[in-house]
Amino acid sequence: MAGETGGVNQALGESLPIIRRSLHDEVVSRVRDLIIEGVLAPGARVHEGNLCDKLGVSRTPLREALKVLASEGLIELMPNRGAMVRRPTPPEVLDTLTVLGEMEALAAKLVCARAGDADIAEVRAIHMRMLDCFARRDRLEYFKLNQSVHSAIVRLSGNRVLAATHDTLQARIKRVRFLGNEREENWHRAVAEHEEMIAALEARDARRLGRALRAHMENAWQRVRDAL
Amino acid sequence: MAGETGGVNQALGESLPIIRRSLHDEVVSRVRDLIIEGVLAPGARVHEGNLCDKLGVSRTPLREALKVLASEGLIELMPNRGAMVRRPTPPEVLDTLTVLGEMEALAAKLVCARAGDADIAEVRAIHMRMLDCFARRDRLEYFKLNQSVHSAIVRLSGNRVLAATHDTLQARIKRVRFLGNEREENWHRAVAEHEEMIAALEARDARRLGRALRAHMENAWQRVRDAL
DNA sequence: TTTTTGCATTTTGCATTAAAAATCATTGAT
DNA sequence: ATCAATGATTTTTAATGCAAAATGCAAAAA
Repeated sequence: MAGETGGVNQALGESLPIIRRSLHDEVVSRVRDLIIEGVLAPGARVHEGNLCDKLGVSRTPLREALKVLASEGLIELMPNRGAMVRRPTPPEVLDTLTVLGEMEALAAKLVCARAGDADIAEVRAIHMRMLDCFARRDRLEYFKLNQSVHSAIVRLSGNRVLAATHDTLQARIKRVRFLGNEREENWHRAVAEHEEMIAALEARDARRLGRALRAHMENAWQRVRDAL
Repeated sequence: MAGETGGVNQALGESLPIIRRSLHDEVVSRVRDLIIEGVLAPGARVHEGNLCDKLGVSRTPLREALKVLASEGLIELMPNRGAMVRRPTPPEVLDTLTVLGEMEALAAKLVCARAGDADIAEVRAIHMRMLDCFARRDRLEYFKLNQSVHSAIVRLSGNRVLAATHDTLQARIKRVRFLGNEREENWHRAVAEHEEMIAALEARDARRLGRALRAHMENAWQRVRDAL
């Protein structure tokens, strides 16, 4: 039986373990996106009944999803009083940025040691697309590509735990950071910092890249702090 | 009614916001402990019905708890096929140790800058108790205090995000690390490394402490790798 | 004897429902 | 008029029930 399945899979090109996501898993993704996109704003109360209707699922899978999102730090659960979209406090944002900066600095060390030319070219490509959005003043798309650059660097480190932890932390303050880039001068500086990052990456200079990433995070804090 | 409660709380010494943890929250803690203590061994299948009986709760809160534990990385959920206690792969253990080392190194920087004498004395106290357990060859208690030292250092950094993330990551490989300390010579070396850590901490030498912590993690990998 | 196919049992996934808790509004007392 | 208390409504929590899927076993065919 296992043999037959293997044969079929090979015939189909090795993919397809037949992806069957469970409902609660689907709901986690959907609600997470709603929060990150800002449809569910920070501080907003999350009403079980409403969301269930909106998503077309019953309350059990939704409740399971809310528990997971709470453990990711995106939602705050108040026992017997429902759920709220978490609004990170300023100290928490600072703490998160500090940790993110350190993780990316670690990633820098690993990437410079092991990434191939193709990998680095890939990051550069994202960067170029980002510059394009900057030129067109497409803030939303710019922002998404910006986050992609950071995620890509961390992913190329080859350390999956690092990548997963980084992305979870990044998601928590995504919303706040988006708001932080509103001022034109801030935006300008952020782009310049990214230029430096890419240059350091292409030079495979781990120390320089680490410095750039840490600095980028510190500056992100400056940009974000008055948006709080 | 609220007034009366407040009065009682004050009379009892300011604690007790009337701790009413929801059931699923309680279940998360209990099951997490069962995994970390090794009662639920890595690779073991987690049967909903059995656990429900054992814990005396119905399936709904248990299922919610399993989702949370899965997002913490302690449990693996196989859709329609139940849950398993996650057995970290060797690369995952290495990756986790790498990240933990870096986080503790970051903590070192922060701690040396801001911790008071009392704080450091507290860590030293845990360390001394740990040495005592080492002398008595009380492996379990030694191990718990060992983890406490690391958690304390990270907590004293004052960065709550760092502390929380660190502890979650630490929990994932707690079991494996416990097994790694079985060989007497390994145990000996680990104790020596802790001595160095404490010395560096008391000297408030952040670089030295960072080096010690990273080295400690690398050595932990050596100790653990053949236990896999 | 080995493999395969169909059936029975077990187990999970989700919805519904019942119970507990909180919020809100109204009423009565000071 | 204000505040507290009580009851009604809403909302969350947790248990139960039902349907779908997987596992294991046995019987039949190669």
